[in-house]
Amino acid sequence: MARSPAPRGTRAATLSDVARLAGVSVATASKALNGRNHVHAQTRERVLEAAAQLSFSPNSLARGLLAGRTGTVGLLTSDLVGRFSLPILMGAEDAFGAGQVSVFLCDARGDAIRERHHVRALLSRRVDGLIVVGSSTDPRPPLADSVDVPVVYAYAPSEDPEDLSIVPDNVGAGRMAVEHLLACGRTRIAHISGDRHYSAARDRVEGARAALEEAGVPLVGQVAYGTWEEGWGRAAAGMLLDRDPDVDAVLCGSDQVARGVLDTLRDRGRRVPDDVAVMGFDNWEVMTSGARPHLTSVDMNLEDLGRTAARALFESLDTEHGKGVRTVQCRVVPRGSTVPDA
Amino acid sequence: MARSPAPRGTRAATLSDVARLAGVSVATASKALNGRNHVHAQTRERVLEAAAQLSFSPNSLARGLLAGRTGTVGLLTSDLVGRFSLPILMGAEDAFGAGQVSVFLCDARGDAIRERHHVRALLSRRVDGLIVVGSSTDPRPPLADSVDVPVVYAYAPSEDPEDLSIVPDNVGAGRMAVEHLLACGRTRIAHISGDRHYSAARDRVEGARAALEEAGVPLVGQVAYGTWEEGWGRAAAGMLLDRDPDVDAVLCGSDQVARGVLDTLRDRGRRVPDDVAVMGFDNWEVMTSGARPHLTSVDMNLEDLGRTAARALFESLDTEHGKGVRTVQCRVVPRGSTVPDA
DNA sequence: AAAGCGACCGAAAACCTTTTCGGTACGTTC
DNA sequence: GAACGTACCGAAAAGGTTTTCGGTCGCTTT
Repeated sequence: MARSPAPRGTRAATLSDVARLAGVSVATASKALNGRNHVHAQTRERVLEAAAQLSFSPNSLARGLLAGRTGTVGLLTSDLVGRFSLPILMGAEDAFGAGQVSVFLCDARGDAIRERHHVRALLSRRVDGLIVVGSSTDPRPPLADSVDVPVVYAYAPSEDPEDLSIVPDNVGAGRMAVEHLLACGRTRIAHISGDRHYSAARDRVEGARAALEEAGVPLVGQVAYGTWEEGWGRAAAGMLLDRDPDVDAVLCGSDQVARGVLDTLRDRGRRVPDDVAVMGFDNWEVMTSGARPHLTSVDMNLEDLGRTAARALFESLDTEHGKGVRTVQCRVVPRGSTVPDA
Repeated sequence: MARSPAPRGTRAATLSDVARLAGVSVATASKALNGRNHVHAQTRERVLEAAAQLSFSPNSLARGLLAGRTGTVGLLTSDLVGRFSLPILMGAEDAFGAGQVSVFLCDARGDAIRERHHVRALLSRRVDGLIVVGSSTDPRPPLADSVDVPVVYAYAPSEDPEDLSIVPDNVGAGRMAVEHLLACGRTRIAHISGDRHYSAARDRVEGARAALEEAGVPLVGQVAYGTWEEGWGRAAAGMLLDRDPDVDAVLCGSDQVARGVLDTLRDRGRRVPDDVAVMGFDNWEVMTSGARPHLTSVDMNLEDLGRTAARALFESLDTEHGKGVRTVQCRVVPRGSTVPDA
């Protein structure tokens, strides 16, 4: 616990201090510390030593002021409580982190006023770019302010097709899910979806339908839309079993819905996966691993999405800014609810 | 969609630009925009107009460089995926947000090297302070680097008693939980806790014990330690019912454990809350509202904790830095698993 | 020995804002 | 008419870093 050689209140060491201690000019000190040439090796050594002794840390503000680039980006999210922003944020931090970029986090909480306020503040801090993370995959209006730095929309695409958006491939996810169930030998597949007002729900349905059609396998019953909650899963599963007792697989709109479905199946004495296979979307660990048996799910690769967004932003700094909506692939994570021994 | 009056590549307007357009000096422009006096009302008007026309946004870097304060703080978390950092972060953002403070978010992912790296970067950016959020309530080592700005530890206290830490009152939480169960008329209370290696688990047990002793009510069986997962809850509940079939309340170490306990109770035909009351800790919405019936839980008031940490940091900027461990009160949120009609 | 060259170093400008202090102009008072 | 006060405005410095360009010194070449 080596505490404070630089006690509170002591002004942080500046480059001048280092230069003075090393007996050189600030210019030389700067060059020495930044590894530029035209500095004698021995001089460089002296400077480095002086810097270490003063625990010199260059002032990024001054540097940014001069360079016109700050090495910061703003991450504007709409709901932090939601579990989608987080992995994206992690991925973005990951992609940036290796380099010299720091992330300003702002939560607008779905409030347009607050959003503008945050955008203003971020621009005032001269961020090099912005990532806007939506709370659902439904398109959202673009930023109200005119912004002279690149912006990437993540998870929720911008309504403006001129903007660049990175979103999960929900259609592909639906398709993958059905393909997995078919690969497990299921042929009487039902789909209990989530909230029909969300494009995520509709897209997954679309993908699932397409895969079923291609395989020539009919869907059992109608797609059931409801909410994203466990209660809906329980209720919908009850109705499904009454109507189509010979169903052998249930694709669920989310892991939560799947948990509800599992509960009802258990109550009704159906064995999973022997009698009925069940799978969900989102691959939310606490849901999948708490389930009996562990729940097969489609992972949205959100960290990957975050990384992609961050990289897209980075590219926009130098080259021309891209536009349009790009999708990130999902992946099936098989567990005991579809595969007996998993 | 009023886009880009300031197209990409155009240098952002500076105060000189505004001054030139308004026909005044930069000094006057600055005073006008910052509402200082000694500026003629009419002149001020001209400046404001010019600023609006150029959509001028003052450069926080230059301002911070001069003022010695940046209006930024670093929020260093150990695991972003964990659900504890988030509400704290929200609370902190909340407390800061009203003012002029922006938050740098860094995730060290439990890696000391990465943590140092982030601390360095943050100091280089001249943050005014740091909040360090731990991933469990167990004490953590203080920051390795010597830091000349105030630091507040949140959720996980620092091992160094000279540091200032803000943590949830887990002992109080345990006490409150038992008091709630007693108030519900329960007298045969068992406690299925979580992972004994976590001080959160032990503290809650301690509080629960104290409350039971004060009421003169004995605990049914021994405190059962295990993991934080649903599976443990299911298993432990099975053993409990075999050993003490006449139990009328189960206090669980977490909401996840409680979910498992509820499952087993249901499998064994016990009605909740009629036969057995169940409650958990953390008040994790997705767990409590998905349960049958909805789960009573103790909320750790993490947003409050975050706000408190932020405020403590703010106070440290001006006045002397506090020290020691401060706790934040928890609160019971009663639902159907303990109260019949809730 | 003079000229030239390479290696290294330092002075100064630039980035943008805020604040201090000196200056101007005008109206007021004796 | 002169001295003074007030209200307003502008020049300049400060904050810390990077980069450019000019300068010095010692060594080599002819």
